[in-house]
Amino acid sequence: MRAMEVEMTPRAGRTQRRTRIQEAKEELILEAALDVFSANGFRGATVDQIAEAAGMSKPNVLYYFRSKEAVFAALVARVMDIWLDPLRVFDVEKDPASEIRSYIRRKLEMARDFPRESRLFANEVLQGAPNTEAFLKGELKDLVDEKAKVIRAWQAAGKLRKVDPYHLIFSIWATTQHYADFDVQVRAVLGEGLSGEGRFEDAARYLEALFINGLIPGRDGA
Amino acid sequence: MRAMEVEMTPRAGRTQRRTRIQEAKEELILEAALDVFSANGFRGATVDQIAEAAGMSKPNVLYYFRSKEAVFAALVARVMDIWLDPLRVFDVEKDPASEIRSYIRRKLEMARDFPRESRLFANEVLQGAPNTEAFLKGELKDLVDEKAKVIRAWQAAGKLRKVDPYHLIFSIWATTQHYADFDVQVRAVLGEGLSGEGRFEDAARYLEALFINGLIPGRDGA
DNA sequence: CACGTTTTTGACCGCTTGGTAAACTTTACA
DNA sequence: TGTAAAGTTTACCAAGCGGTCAAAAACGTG
Repeated sequence: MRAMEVEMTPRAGRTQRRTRIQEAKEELILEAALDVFSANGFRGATVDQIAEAAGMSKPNVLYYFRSKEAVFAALVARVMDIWLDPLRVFDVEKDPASEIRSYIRRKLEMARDFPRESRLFANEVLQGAPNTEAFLKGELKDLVDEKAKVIRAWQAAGKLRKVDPYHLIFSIWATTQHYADFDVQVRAVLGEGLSGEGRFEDAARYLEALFINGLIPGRDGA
Repeated sequence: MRAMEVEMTPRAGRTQRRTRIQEAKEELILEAALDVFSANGFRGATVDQIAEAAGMSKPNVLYYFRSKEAVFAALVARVMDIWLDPLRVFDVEKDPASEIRSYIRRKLEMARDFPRESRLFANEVLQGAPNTEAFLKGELKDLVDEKAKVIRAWQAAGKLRKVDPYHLIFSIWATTQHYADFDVQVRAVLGEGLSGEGRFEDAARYLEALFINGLIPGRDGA
């Protein structure tokens, strides 16, 4: 039997740590891949496009990642993390009105500042989440279940209207991510008259009004 | 100069009307294409897949449509029409609460009954709306502008909170279409415990509560 | 500067894809 | 029933694709 020459490939699963250069190059590739995948979807993106966007040749990309799928998987894994982050802060002890308000703000900021990440995720889910099912049913579901309890506690304390907590969360996701995922449509309908910053502030003001009035019991009760 | 044999191809732009058979076959192809495109996106779909789903050979599909793009364009054009429909009914004379309520219902029903159409549209917009820009900036924008006036009239009459009409419409689109476009995610988070019908009713109840409480001034005023 | 290792690339392979050519089959109708 | 048009298919092509290979370039270290 031969000795295994497989280990020649650096990315084939070394125990040894990655060097600075490797980490930098992988970062470069993932950044380029985010551009290409979010703009064209998985099937629409080509390794050549990623390579060109990263300023290197195609085989060089495949030197750091075993396949196109591996690039995508690595990218999705990284994006999922940022994606979950804002939801984690939801805190029972605090005031639901301000918590919801700042959650909307945060998500809206992310739609503005990281539209490619949002679109990548949208694309993935739209195609049936072939790379993400485990994440959705695991980490994501667990976190949402936990936050649903927080919402129910607020409701039990009379601080929040008694609506379904899950659909509440869905509606915040939907409305905020809409501005990243459907950006072209939003621009087309609003016209080019308003700057990005103006659109952002209008959206924030509207969504806060909708959710606060919609969810927080007023003097007239639920 | 030769006479033009181009006209041999039936779909090349006859003045004469399409026959029953042609219409039926085109319908068959578009139905199959809706399946394939909505599940895989434009680049992810192949003419062969469409042909197989339509029960015919690839060249036969290309006999009725000049190219893959032509199939897609025809499909998008048709879907746009259904898509716009629910918004048209918005009526100044009627009560905003019931109008908004029934608009949400209608859009939610469409997300449930025509998820493929919704996903096709989402896919298209997500990719930058290469086939749809004219529609978005034309027909769609015009209709939304018109309905924004209706909303402003309601607001002037004190029947509706004074929020941005455009973002109001966006938020209804976003929340309702979310259930078609992000179906996998919704299912993953909610778990398989609930039937489709149950999910639908929960979503409808929640969204009505959110939008009615959020938009209609209560006894405590705006 | 010599030499083993890591990184990079041009050339290439096999497969899939959108689309075409041409022949065969069915249909419409005189 | 004969025949021209419409409809359908098999075979095929050229281009684009993901991925491999082997050799060259760059790098680190004695």
